[in-house]
Amino acid sequence: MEAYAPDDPASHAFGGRTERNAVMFGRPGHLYVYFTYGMHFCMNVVTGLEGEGSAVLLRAAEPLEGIDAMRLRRRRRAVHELCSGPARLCQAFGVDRRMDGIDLVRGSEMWILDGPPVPAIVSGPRVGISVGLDRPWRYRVADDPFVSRARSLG
DNA sequence: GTATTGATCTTCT
DNA sequence: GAAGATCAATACA
Repeated sequence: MEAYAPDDPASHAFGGRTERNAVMFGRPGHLYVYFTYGMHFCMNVVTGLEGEGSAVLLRAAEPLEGIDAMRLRRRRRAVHELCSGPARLCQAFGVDRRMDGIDLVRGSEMWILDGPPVPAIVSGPRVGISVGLDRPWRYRVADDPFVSRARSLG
């Protein structure tokens, strides 16, 4: 996952509220889905208070259930290729713009559950952006095979 | 094995 | 009109 703050030039919330990122300025615990590169969806969880504009980008996950369904949607067999990327994650979960702005706390289509604590977290530079590179706000589980690897660095 | 580029559309300037 | 929080296939060594 990666963190994005309102004063972060790489954030969609940077530069003010727009129709697209309105969800980021809404209440926390909601899902912000956006479409990019003409073919990919990415999903964020709003973390900031109402009007703040903070969110975290979900880049990867470890599939625990519904793996067969994910395989059908993704047309990939390897489990670690189902959710190891922001757009892959959305594809595997079947997330698209219909899910934009849903409530992840009380939602019916998708929601967040408590999970076991992860053993270790490492941070590093974020991926796929050209500004705000000085903020190492990419966090991931150490040595986790379910995260996407950057092209040149891990 | 790594490096490069094509695909494809929404949003903001 | 241009750029983008990307992925996967191709090209080359």
